[in-house]
Amino acid sequence: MDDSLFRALADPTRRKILELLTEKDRTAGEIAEQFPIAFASVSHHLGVLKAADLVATEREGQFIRYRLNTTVFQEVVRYFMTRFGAGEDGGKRDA
Amino acid sequence: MDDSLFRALADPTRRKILELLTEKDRTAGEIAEQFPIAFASVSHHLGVLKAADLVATEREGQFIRYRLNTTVFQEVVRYFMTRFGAGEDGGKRDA
DNA sequence: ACAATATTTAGATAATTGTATAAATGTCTA
DNA sequence: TAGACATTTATACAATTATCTAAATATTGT
Repeated sequence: MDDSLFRALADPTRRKILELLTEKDRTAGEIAEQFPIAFASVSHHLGVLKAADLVATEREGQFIRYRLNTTVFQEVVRYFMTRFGAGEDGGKRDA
Repeated sequence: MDDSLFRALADPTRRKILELLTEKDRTAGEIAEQFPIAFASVSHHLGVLKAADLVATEREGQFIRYRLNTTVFQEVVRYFMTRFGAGEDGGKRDA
């Protein structure tokens, strides 16, 4: 489990970005306009998320589209379940 | 999902502490001697973990015994599963 | 009450990180 | 090729954090 992954998740802006991307893929600009900070700052956060492999990018003309890399989230869940036994038994499904 | 939780998990020393505590409950001193840093520094990390409610403590005479708060790990797993759909379907059980 | 042990808290410092502005890069269209 | 737009990179700075040493607090046994 890479250190960069947890560091990436430690910032609330970055977690918010990830949540935005669960709704749909978005360009860097679409993401940036959701936050009160400078575009360059959001770009920096996107770089951190990408370095942690939490998101992937694809260029679309002038735009760069970001999407979640769901595989890594599965690894995070597995990390907690295997290391800490925190899973299905404990995590109630419908509560 | 509390911010302090993710910040607490972001440090590798703290994650190592948590993993030590999965084996068995340990006193602050037993934990501290596993690391090459000063006892006071480990104590600081323990404070961060406790503030995030990832561990709980109980005094035993001169000692203070730390144990995992497994409930919170279940919440972390649930966070990822609900927010990011990263769970059972994707996380292979036997691979 | 005192000394010894276990742990935390206080205060200082160095490293890391989030944010800003300005410059650079990449793409499109005229 | 020039100009406009989208995004990133460079650089600087302020805030946060990890670590240290020293002092403080808590408990036990003499």
